[in-house]
Amino acid sequence: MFSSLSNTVQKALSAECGVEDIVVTWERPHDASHGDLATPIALQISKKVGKTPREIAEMILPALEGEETIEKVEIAGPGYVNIWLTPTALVGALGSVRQACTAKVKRENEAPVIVEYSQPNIAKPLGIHHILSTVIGQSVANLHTHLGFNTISINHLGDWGTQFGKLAVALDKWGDKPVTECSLDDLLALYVQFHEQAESDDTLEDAAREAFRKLEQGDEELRAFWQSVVDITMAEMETIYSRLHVSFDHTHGESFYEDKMQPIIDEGKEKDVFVEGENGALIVEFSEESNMPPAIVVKADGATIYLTRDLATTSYRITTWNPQAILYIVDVAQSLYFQQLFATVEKLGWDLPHLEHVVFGRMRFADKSMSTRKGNILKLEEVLDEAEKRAADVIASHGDRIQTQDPEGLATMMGQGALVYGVLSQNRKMDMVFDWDKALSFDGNSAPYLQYTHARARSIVSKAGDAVEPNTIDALSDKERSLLNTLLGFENSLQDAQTSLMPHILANYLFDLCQDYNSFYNDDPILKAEEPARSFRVYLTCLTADVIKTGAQLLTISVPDRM
RNA sequence: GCCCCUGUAGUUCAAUGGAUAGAACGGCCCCCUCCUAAGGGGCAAAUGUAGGUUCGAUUCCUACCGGGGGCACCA
Repeated sequence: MFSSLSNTVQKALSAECGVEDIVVTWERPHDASHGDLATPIALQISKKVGKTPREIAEMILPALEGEETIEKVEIAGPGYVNIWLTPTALVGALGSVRQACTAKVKRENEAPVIVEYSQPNIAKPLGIHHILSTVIGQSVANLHTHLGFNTISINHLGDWGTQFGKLAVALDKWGDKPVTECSLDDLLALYVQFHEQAESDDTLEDAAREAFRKLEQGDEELRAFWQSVVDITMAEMETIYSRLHVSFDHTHGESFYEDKMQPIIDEGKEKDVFVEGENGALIVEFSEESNMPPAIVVKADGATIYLTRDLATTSYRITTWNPQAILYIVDVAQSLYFQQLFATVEKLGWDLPHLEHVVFGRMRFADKSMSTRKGNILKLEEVLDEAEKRAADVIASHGDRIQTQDPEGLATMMGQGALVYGVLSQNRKMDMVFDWDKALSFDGNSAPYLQYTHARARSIVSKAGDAVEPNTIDALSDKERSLLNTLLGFENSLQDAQTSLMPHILANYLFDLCQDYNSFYNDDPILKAEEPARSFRVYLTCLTADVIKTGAQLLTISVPDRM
């Protein structure tokens, strides 16, 4: 539809003004008084052509009026060309909305897109802040998959380092049961105890380093201990991931890359990318213009560091999957680090895919006391539990009015949805303020609003029986037209969210759609309408429900049929 | 000190350089003999400051002021 109208405008401009190669952009005006489509083209080329915007608009008006899909054209404001399409044209375009609800077939022959997210540390429970990378990453991956990309999702675990030495020492000294019987909380308690004791006992840190060194050298007992800790942590994390509708194609810890770093260190030295720094460490230096300080690749004592592991990781991914892109979903505090990482692989001269640090802001706490309660992190699991509990309370408070047969299932959906939606409805680049009442909001712009709207729409559809796609519609009510235009924007919002890696674009779209639907629902009778309006309205209702369901799922949120 | 991000209603957030800057929460007022009131409608309320770029700036540029983050052996 756009391209045909663009052609018409281009031809008119070429004939009347002699300008070629003009890109005509279309907008869907938010205000219904501006029509279904609008273009600011006359404003944009006014100077180039040497005519006023209104004069230019006048020239393209006749050509547009000749289009059979167009009902009315108007010049408005400073020179906008506003178009009202015929109901037939609008309704005809709805087929594409239905298609957008189905995932595109995976383009197997296309190089994959790798999305790395979540990145928890082993032996520590997931904190509330982990929700950010985890659900932003999952929704970015979901969007890619839905749009036909060959997507590979990876969880990059922090499963290596001196913390295992500390834990081994702590268990040995104070543990009251074998590691295999420990819970994650037990491990955390041991870890905390270690740090408390280490303040007054210097030998502990040394013992921990020694234990980790032995682990690195392959000590069998410590290796088994390490494996148990990994297993215990992963089992608990899997439960939470499952509750969040998060899953990964691959889970590779840093330990996985232990034997893959030396070749890269050698390569870097050979290419003179890695040079010796002041205190004997191996470093990478960057150009003056880049304004970046040097980065350490190997510590002065010969130990590797996160950069070493990330180089190995990047190398492994490139050789294993030959991806078109690698997206690292990591918070903004590591911006400089990622610039250094990317600059380093550039210097190494590797054949690189598109590498992108997909940044998100940091989580702050509205309640100041939470951030100062050191060592006492707010666990993601606790927040999820609280969210479900609050949802259950809300459901209970509705008494007889609830229609669901499964209040527990609904509470689960609403709790998870509310929490996740709070994260995904916001521009990821902004810092996020965690506040219980906001994070677990069930009113207004929230997951339960989407869920309620969906349930409402499904309820209508189930009462209506089969809804057939209408052939001809003579006229549209204001609300029908508005809803229809919003529905037509679905595919665009998916594209925008995927290309910009911004899930909030989709979240905001879904909220808009629900507002339009509820407004329509309030003003226009559906089941009680006369035919053919009844069928058409049921059709719009069904399509709305499909779009909400599809979009919400991409954001990892489930929607109920009844609530 | 240097570098990056960021300042929008009372609060939390939107707005490919476009029309009268949108929502939500909170406040005030309406709407269930009507398809789910977990809803809808209305009112009050905002672009940190000063310049610049242009037909047009919340958006781009400069300075200043405020907030966050980073700056070599933690990840």
